[in-house]
Amino acid sequence: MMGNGPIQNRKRRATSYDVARLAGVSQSAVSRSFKPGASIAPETRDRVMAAATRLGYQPDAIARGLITKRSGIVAILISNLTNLYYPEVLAELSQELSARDMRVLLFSLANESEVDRVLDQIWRYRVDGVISAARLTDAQIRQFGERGVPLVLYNRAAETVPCASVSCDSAGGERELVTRLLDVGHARFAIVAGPEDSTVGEERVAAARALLERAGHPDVPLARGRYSYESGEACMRELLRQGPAPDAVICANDVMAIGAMDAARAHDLRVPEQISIVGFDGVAPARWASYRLTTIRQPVRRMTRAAIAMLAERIDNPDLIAERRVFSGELILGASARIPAAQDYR
Amino acid sequence: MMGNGPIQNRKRRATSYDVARLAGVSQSAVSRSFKPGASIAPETRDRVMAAATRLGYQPDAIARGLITKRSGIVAILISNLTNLYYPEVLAELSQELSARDMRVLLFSLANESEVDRVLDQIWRYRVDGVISAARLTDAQIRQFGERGVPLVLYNRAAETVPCASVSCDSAGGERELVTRLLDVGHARFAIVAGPEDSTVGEERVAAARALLERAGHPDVPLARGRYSYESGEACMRELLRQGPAPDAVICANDVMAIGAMDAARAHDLRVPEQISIVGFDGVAPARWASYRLTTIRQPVRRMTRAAIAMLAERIDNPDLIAERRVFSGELILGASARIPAAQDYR
DNA sequence: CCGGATATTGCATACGTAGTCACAACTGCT
DNA sequence: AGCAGTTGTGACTACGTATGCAATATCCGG
Repeated sequence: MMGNGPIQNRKRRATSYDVARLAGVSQSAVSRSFKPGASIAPETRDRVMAAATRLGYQPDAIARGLITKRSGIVAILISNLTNLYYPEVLAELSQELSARDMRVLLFSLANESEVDRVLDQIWRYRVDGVISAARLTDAQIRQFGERGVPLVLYNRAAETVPCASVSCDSAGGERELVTRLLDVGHARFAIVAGPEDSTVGEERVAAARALLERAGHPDVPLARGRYSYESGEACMRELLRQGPAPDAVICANDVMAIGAMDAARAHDLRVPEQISIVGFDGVAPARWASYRLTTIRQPVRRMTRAAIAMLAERIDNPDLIAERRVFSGELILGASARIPAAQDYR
Repeated sequence: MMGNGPIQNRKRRATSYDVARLAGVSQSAVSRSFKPGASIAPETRDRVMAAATRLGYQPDAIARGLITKRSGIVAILISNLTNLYYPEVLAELSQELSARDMRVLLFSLANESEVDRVLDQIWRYRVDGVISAARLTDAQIRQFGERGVPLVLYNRAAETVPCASVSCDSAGGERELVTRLLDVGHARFAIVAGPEDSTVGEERVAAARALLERAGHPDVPLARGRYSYESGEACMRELLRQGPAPDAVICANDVMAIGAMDAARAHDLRVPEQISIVGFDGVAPARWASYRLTTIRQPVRRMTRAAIAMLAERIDNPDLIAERRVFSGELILGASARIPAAQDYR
């Protein structure tokens, strides 16, 4: 017996013609065999599939994309992957896209200036759609419209251009945190902000400031970090150096809050007895026993699913109107702030 | 004046023919204008480029790939992105590939059974090469050889099939840690291992055990985690429940070590005075002030660069012989173990 | 047994680019 | 002026698939 296991030529990959020849049908029949709803006799399909398996044939996605105008690829733009929040988002996006039979072309930006270079690549690869967790200018966003490439913004919204987006309600979450901090009588607030060009960061800070001002705390000291642990530490040290120790520190993200906690403890401040520290995001390390950070958790799973659902809709129907979906964050009562647990706010 | 800014048809994207017509040249000339070393007159190229800019034309990578047999895409396989170590690796790989003008097609696996599905996608997309930080069977690795797709394994090596790989010397690093722990007189060891199917994890554990055995510690208690913080905590609790508290715990990765530290502290054990805890990897949180983990840092940057260099070589020359590059880890003296700082080992 | 409806099939072509080849236009030289 | 060599150009085709269209095979009721 000669056996009929897989045969494949090491040099050239099998094409639909090779399969057609082996199965004794036309190339069209092979193509149709691989297309779900196509008009093909069951036994023909079986013969084709057997031949295909034998040759290790898979339809070439590149060639297919050329004719169908669909690459099956979604580009994901992420500013800096070391942010600790993004890997989680990326993992979810990747899972969900994979489940929908789409591939992920990943672009991680070291800095903003790379965006245009990356966009060029995106046009070249004819991606079916883009999810961007990186900052885009309005002009850049407009290009997507002009080129007919569906775009969904993740955790940022376009300012003047209408564009689909999902985000977490920064202002609402921040207000919830600050309200509670105020209610328990915190008096000396301080803020650890993100970089000025971070949309969500500024939203969070603005919301906190507005509420504090209304409550009689006009000039809250503020230090700016770059979302990293080290910068959180540095900000806290700076705040401690500049004046009397605050008794409540509002940080623009969890990782900086963690850095701030460590810095506060290094200054022999007990958290939360002497100083309350709150963050934003709800990343995994915030739950670690050494921190147990009080924070707002972004509903990452729901947000990523929403983003992909919106993108898929727009791939099927490119002229769909822009829509913004904003999810509420969930207050996580950790042990890093003196916030009473069970109480009724509305 | 009508202006000569970008003109683009919202419906159809411009092709090289459109550009050719506008520039008054042939399609070939357009193609050559975009190919670096091609034979084209400078002024022709300028005319073409002007027309291209005007139409917003970019060569279509899909169509180009069909003819050149190069997609410019490298697939990256990663088992679980939530591992905290991988995002760093991914970020580095992504940066470096982008610098070499290659795109990243990301596949993140929720579980091993997905590998075959993912490989199918890889064949379909004609990726130029693959870097895998996920576990592959020998049969799967062999397929790469048969199909002529260059493959570089990251932090794992094939068992019976020759295959290019880069990794960090697990055994060597682990031996360095254990040697030092022994030298200072630690006596009651325990191990927090990774899952049994983790190659590097088992290497680390085996190396530690072998050395301990030779030093007169034959049956070191062992608990198995899944590389997560929670599992590290759970393992430590289990070890503490099972017998007398160990005075040195060797963990298969940093995140579990961190969990173990928190669990030990929850049991009122002082780290490192009463119990030394060491990890492996050198992830960012290991450096946080609450942990300051003593660990072996993997030279991620050098490893990723090496992986990409090896891959690039093999894309240019597919018949290149297999090679394994093993990098030594660097001992990071944190504050989680009673290990003397300056001392001469060889 | 016939007409028409339906299910399959193959042929031919399009997708957008790169590259081969032949040829035209120059160049520098004798 | 004539010739070999160089440079630039356009016509044409291949890449591997999907699909419209026409042709064929099959089926059904009358």
